[in-house]
Amino acid sequence: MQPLDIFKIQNLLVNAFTMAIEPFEIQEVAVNIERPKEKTHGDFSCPVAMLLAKKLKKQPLLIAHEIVKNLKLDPGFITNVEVAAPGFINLKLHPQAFYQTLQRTLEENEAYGKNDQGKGEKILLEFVSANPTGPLNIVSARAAALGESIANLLLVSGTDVSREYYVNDAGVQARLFGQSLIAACNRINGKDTPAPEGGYQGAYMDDLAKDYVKVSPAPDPGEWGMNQVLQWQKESLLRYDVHFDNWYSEKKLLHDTGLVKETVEQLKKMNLTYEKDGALWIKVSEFGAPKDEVLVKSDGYPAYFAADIAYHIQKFKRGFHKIVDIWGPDHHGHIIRMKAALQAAGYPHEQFSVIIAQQVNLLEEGEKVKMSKREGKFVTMNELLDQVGKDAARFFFVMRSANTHLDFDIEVAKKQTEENPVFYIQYAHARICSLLKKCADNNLQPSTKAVDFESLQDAESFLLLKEIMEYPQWVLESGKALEPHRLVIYLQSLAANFHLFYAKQRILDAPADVARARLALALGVKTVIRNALGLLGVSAPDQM
RNA sequence: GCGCCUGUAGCUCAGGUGGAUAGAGCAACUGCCUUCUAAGCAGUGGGUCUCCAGUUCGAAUCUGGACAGGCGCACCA
Repeated sequence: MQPLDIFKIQNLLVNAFTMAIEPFEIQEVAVNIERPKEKTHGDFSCPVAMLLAKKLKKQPLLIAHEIVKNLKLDPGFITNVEVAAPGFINLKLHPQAFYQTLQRTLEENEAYGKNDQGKGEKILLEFVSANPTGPLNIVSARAAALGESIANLLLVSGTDVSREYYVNDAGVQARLFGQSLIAACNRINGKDTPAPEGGYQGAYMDDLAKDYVKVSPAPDPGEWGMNQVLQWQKESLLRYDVHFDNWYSEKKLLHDTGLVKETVEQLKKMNLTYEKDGALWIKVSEFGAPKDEVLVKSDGYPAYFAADIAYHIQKFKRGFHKIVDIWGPDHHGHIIRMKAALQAAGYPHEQFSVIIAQQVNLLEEGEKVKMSKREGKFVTMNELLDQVGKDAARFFFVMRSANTHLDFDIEVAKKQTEENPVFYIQYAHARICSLLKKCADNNLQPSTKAVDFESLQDAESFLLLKEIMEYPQWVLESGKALEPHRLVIYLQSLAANFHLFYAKQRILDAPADVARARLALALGVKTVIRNALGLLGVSAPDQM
């Protein structure tokens, strides 16, 4: 028989409770098993009596006692069942079950934490998608960290995830970018040519110009420049350990193929458009958007929105069940329009969701750093990586929920690296590695077999056993919610409990069987930390 | 004016789709290294969960309103 894991345990409990409430003959109440906040309340808790109270019009405490009477649980599995006010039923898990989950952790190793809840589902995750008109900035860095971590969480749940970067290489800005590049070329030749109105300037444009004048024969400046910038972006992302499965060119895949025109025609046929002031409008206001939007401008060119609708329709047509986009804060007004358009065109708009990676306030010595792309004055992702490093950057961006306006104090992050929470977790990992090395020197082999887990009896060990056991559930929940920061919360707690364990329980100088058991426990913690940090794109160093 | 995000300890933020005494890090103060990494551990202080009402056994969480900060509301993308 395979050792227990958290999902099996929960299933057993849900089944037992479902059977125990059958006599009440209430159908609509679903049993759920929670983890109590307070350790003294046990390992699992079931609030179902309180849910039944409403339907039965009886006191939850009384119902809880009746449920407990009906409850059939193996004493070799659950050792203690307690009713607590106002109506919780608290359960204590048998130590053997804990030991089994640790054994499973060690056996599964790299695979520990995976689940199969996402099997059969195809999700398209689009993120970063910055215009190829300049280096990636801080908000892109946040979106990149979020996107990659979410993708990883979905991947380990068996979901078929595709990470996509939409390259905005068409339209007005492409022309503008080309003109800006020519202006920069003139500037380095000594002519005083300012960038065009609304164009791009800054040191990176001059760098680009220096390279451009060397290319012969001179290619199309807009196309060449954007391609160049895209290469920069790809390099930055690689440095950041963020990978994309697909780079989707707006120009090549939507405009050159005629898909944008086709989509517009389709919307016209569906009677979703009308002409006004020489432009073609789409009636999204009938589907919840605050106002109608221009689809084709009066100059005959399709508006950005037309391409975006075509793109999202393609996402569905390409066979994805769910579509998740991560956008910057300046695009949040766009969500309702996009949903309306998809609904209007008859696509399942409820399967389309957008995560807003909220703004990042970059602080330098407590002062807000003003960022302005137009003036070429902004801190790039590369500069951030130079200053704080990949681990800190990835961790920092992912440790807070996406929709909080994040304060990133770059001075603190680089000056006081010891205070960075990422080190606290990495340190726990390094400590364990050091232990393992020491025990190898002492001829003590960590083993997954023939370990006398029974010698783990102290409170600190059980805290760790419990947290190791719960890890797969955190992975599942973080993934389902598309919220990697939950995993960070978990990791901080796991690391804290390991440091506590380490301070209180000796390992190497304990009797051999105890030492082996504690070592196995430490190995379990190491496994989980390494796996979890991996999902977040943060390294787990062997020594620090 | 309309819409979106945010408001929890001095600071930065958690709070698992309504649950038990609201938590963590940092900062402050006090202890702990001849002992497996002190980038650590233990302890102390710190709260009207912005405010007002409502929903119910029960609200930081849901609803309505007010206030404050941020961001959107182009034939830009």
